[in-house]
Amino acid sequence: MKTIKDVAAVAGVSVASVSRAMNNPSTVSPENLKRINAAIRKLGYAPNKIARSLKVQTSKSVAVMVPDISNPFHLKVIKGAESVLAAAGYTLFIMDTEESAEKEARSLRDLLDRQIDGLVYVPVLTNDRLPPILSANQLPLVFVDRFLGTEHDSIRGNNAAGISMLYRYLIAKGHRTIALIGGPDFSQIGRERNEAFRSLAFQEDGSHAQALMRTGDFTVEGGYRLARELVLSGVAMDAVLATNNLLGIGALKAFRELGIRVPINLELAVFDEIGELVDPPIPHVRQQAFEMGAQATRFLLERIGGDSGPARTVLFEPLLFTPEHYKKFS
Amino acid sequence: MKTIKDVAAVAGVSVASVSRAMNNPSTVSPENLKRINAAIRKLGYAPNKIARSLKVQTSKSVAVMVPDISNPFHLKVIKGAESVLAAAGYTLFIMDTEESAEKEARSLRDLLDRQIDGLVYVPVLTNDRLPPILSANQLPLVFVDRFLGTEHDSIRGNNAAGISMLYRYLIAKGHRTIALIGGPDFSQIGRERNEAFRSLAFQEDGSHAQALMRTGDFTVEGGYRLARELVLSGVAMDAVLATNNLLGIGALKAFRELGIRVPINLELAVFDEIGELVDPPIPHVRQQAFEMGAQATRFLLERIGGDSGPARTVLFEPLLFTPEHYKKFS
DNA sequence: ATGAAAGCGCTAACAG
DNA sequence: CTGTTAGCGCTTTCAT
Repeated sequence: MKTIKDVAAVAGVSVASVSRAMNNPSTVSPENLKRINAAIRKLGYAPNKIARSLKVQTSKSVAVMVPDISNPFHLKVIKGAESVLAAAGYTLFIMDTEESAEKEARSLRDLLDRQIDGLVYVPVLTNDRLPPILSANQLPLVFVDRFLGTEHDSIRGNNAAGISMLYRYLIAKGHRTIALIGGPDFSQIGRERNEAFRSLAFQEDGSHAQALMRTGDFTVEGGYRLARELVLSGVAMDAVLATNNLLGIGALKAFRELGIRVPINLELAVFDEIGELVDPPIPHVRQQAFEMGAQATRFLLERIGGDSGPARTVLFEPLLFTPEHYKKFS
Repeated sequence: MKTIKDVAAVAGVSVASVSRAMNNPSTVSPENLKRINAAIRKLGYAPNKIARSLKVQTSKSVAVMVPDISNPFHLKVIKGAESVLAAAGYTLFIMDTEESAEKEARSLRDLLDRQIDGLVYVPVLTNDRLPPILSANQLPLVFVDRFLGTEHDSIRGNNAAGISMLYRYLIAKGHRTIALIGGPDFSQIGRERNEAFRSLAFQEDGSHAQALMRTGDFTVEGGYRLARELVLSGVAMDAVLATNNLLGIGALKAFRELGIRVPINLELAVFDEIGELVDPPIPHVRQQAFEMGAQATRFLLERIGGDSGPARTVLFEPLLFTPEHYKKFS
C-alpha cells in the first residue's frame, strides 16, 4: 500500500503539499499540483481514509443496522438508504444484528471505532432504551420503524392505521369473526399493532376478542405455531390477521399444511409484504420501506451536516393491497 | 469517548502499562493490573480498534461483498458467513455492490482502509479480472459462486449439474420442446449454464435449439422480457428453463400476465430458489448457499490465520426440488 | 516491571 | 506557496 510519503518522495515535495493538493488544491502551485497528481497516478495512490479520520473525525461513511437482513421490510429500508447515499458520495456499511442485543452492541462498538459518521438504526426488538455505547457517544442517528424514546429523529409507520385498513377490509368483505396472530407486546410495534386490533375487535364483538388473539415472536415459526393453535383450538373464525410478514408466512404454511384453503375456507390478511408470487394474492398492507429508509438517510445527512434542530418524527402511511384492485386504498 | 490516556491518568500509570494490561497482562504487576482494570471499568473504556489496527494491521473483522443483497442466494451466503464468524468473534461488514463495478471499487477501498482482515467475495458480474485495488494488496479473500481465475480459494456451485437436473426432470415429465431463458454469456456462471443447456438440447433436438434460447441480464425485467418474446414469437414449446431466480420470477410474471397457466399450459423450471410460497410450487434446483457462505468463511479464517497452501476450489452440488416429492433428487 | 518516545498515515497549525 | 511539526489513539522497542 502506497502512502502519502511515497507520493511526496516521487513528486519531490513535502507530505503537507501532497495533503493540500488533495484537500485544498487551490493552495498549491500549479506546477507542484501537476507533479503531485502525476505521482499519485503513477503510484496508484489513494489516501488511507481511516488514518485521515483518526485526525479529522469524519469518514464519509454511514451504517445501516437492521435486526434481520432477510426480512423484506428491512431489505428495502437498506435499499432506500443506499439510494440517497450513492448520490452523496458516502459508503454504506450494512450490519445485521440478527435480533441479538449482544451482536448489536459489538457492531456498534466496531462502527464507532471505524469512525462512521452516522447510523440509520432499526434497533433490536428487546432494547428498551438506547444502548450505553450510543448514549456515551454523540453519534448522529435516526431511527426507522422502531424507536427508543430518545431525542433523535425517527421514521415510523402508522401501525394503527395499517391494522385498521386490514380490519376494515376484512369486515367489508363480510367477515364477522376475525382472529389475530400478533407479535410480542413488549415491543413498541408489536404492542401498537395488537392494541389497534384489540380496540377494533372489541368494538365489533367484545366477547370473542380475547379467545381470538394469539401473540408470540415476530418469526415464521411463531406464525406457524400460533396459526396451528388457533385452528386446533376449534374456535370459529372466518378470517385471520397477521401483524407482520413473518407471522403471515408461517400462518400460510400452517393453513396449507392443515388443508385449509386460503382464502376459500379462511381469509388471511397480513401486515407487511409477504412475497409477490403468492397466488392467489394475499391482501396486505405494505409499508413504504424504501421511502422510509431514504427519508431516514436524508435526515441523517442533515444531522451529520450539523443540523441540531429539534428531533423530528415522520409517520409513513401503509398502503393497502388487495386481490381486487391491487392498488392504493384509503 | 475515553482514550487510553484517560485510563492511564485515573490509574496513575503510563499509557504503556495500560496497553500492556490489555494485551499482555502477565507483564504488568498485580497491583497495577488491578488499578488499571478498575479504571477501565470506571470509565467504561474500550480501546479504539482502528487506532490499534493502524499499528498492528489486524482488526478482527471481515467483510462479505455481494452484488445484490435482495437476491435470496446472496442473502443466504451472508447468513452462512455470519454463522461461522459469530463463533470466531469476528465482526462482519456486509457490502452491497448493486452489480456496479464502481461501487464495488469504492467499497473495496473503504474496507481496505478500515483494515478488515479478509473478504468473502462475490464479484460484480462484469468483472473479468481482479479489481486493481485487490491485486495491489494481499488481502485474504475467497470467492463464492463467481470467480476471476486468480489463485484464491473459491466456492462454487455445480452449474452444469444443476441445469442437467432440471433438464432431465422436464424430459422425464414428458416434455419434448424445452426453451431456455438464460443469463449473459459474458459472465462465468451465465455461460456455464447456457452451455450446459446447449449441449443437452442439441443432443435431443439440434434443429430447434437455437430458436429456443433467449439470453439477457440476470434480472427480473430480463426474465419478463425474454419470456414475453419467447411466447410472442409463436415457437412451439412445452417447457421453459430459467437459469436463475430473477429470470424465473420475471418469466412467471410474464406468463401469468399473458394468461398462460403454469404448469398447465407450460411448465417452468428454475435454477435457484424462487420463493417458497409460490403455489403450485415451481420445480427448481437450489444451491446450498448457506453452506457455501459458511465454507468460504472457514477457508477465509484459515487464510487469515496464516495458511498459505495452494488455492482450493470446492464445488457444491445443487439440490433438485420438485412439486412431486419436494426432496433431494439425484 | 515500568515509562519515554517513536511511529502507523494522515491533516492542520505555524513558520518561513 | 511551502515545509516542519505536532498529534489523532494505540502498540512496542528501548532504556531504566
